[in-house]
Amino acid sequence: MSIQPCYNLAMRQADRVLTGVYNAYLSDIGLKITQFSVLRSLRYLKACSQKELEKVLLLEQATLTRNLQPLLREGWVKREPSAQDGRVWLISLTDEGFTLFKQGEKRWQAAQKKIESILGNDTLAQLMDASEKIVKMRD
Amino acid sequence: MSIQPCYNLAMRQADRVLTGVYNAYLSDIGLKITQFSVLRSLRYLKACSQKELEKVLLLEQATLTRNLQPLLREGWVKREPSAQDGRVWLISLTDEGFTLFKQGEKRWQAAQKKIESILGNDTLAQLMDASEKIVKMRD
DNA sequence: TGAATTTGCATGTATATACAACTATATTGA
DNA sequence: TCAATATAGTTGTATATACATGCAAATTCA
Repeated sequence: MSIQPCYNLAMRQADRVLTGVYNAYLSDIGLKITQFSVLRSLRYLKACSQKELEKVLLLEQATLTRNLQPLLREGWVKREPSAQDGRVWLISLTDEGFTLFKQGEKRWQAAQKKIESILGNDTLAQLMDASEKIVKMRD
Repeated sequence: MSIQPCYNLAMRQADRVLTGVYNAYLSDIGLKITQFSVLRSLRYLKACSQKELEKVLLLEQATLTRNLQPLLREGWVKREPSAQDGRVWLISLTDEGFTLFKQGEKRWQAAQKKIESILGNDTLAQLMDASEKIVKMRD
C-alpha cells in the first residue's frame, strides 16, 4: 500500500508552480498574476463596488480590501464614493492601470499559450472542469 | 467571442475553495491543512533536514522556515542540531505532534472522501494528472 | 592550508489570504 | 419614526508565500 496522495497538497503545489510561471511572464512590468487578475476583472466590469468584485474574484471581503491597496497606491486603480449608497466605493481602472493592463495582457496571453502547449487541450479542459466543480462546492 | 478563462485564476479560486474544505474538517483541532501537510510529511520522513522537507513539499526555503515557526511554537515539531553538519537542523514530530497528526489524519481522510464523492474518481484522476504535469514544469 | 565558493538556514520586506471584530450607512418592520 | 437588523467596507491578528540579502558552516581547490 503506497501513501495516499493529498488532493489539496497536490493542488497547492501545482498552483504555486503555475502562479510562478505567470509571474515570470509578467515580472518585467512589475505586475503579479494576482494583481493582473484584478485589473482584468475591472477592465471588463468597468466601475463596480468591492462587493461585485469579490463575487467575480471569489475573494473574501477583507482580502479584496487588502489586495486593492498596492493597486491604489501605485495609481493603477481608483475609488470614488457611490452617489446612491454611502457605504459603497466604486472601483475602476485609471488610465495608467488600463495601459498597464494592456501590457500585461500580452504577457498573460503568452503564459496561457505556454500552459496550453505543455498540458495540451484535453488536460487543460479537465483541469478547468475539475476547478469549476470544486468552486461549486461553495454553493 | 466570449472572454477567455485565465487558467491561473481558475486554479487559484479552486485551490482556495478546496483549502477551505480541508480547513473546515480540521478546524476543531486547531490545525490547518497547510500545517497538517507538514506534520504528515514528517510522519513519513521521520527526522530530516529542512532542505529535504522543502523538496518534498516543493516550498521555498524561506517559506518553510516560516511555516515551521507556529509548529515549533505550539510544540508539535522539534529541531535538533545535526551531529554531522553544523548548518543543519534535524526536524521531527514531537509526541504531541504525532498525537495531533493522528487526530488530523481522521479528519483529512474525511475531507478526501468528501472530495472524492463530489468530483468522482475520473475528474479527480484528471486533476491529479494535470497537477503533476504542472509541477513538472519546474524541472 | 587558506582563500573562494557552495550550502543550509534566517531575516527583511512585501503581497495574498482568512477569520473575527468593528464602524458607518442603509433597510425593515413594529 | 425609530429601534432592530442587514450590508459595505476596514482593521486586528495570524498564517502562507516569494524574492533578495545576510550569515555561518562546509567544501573545494589552488
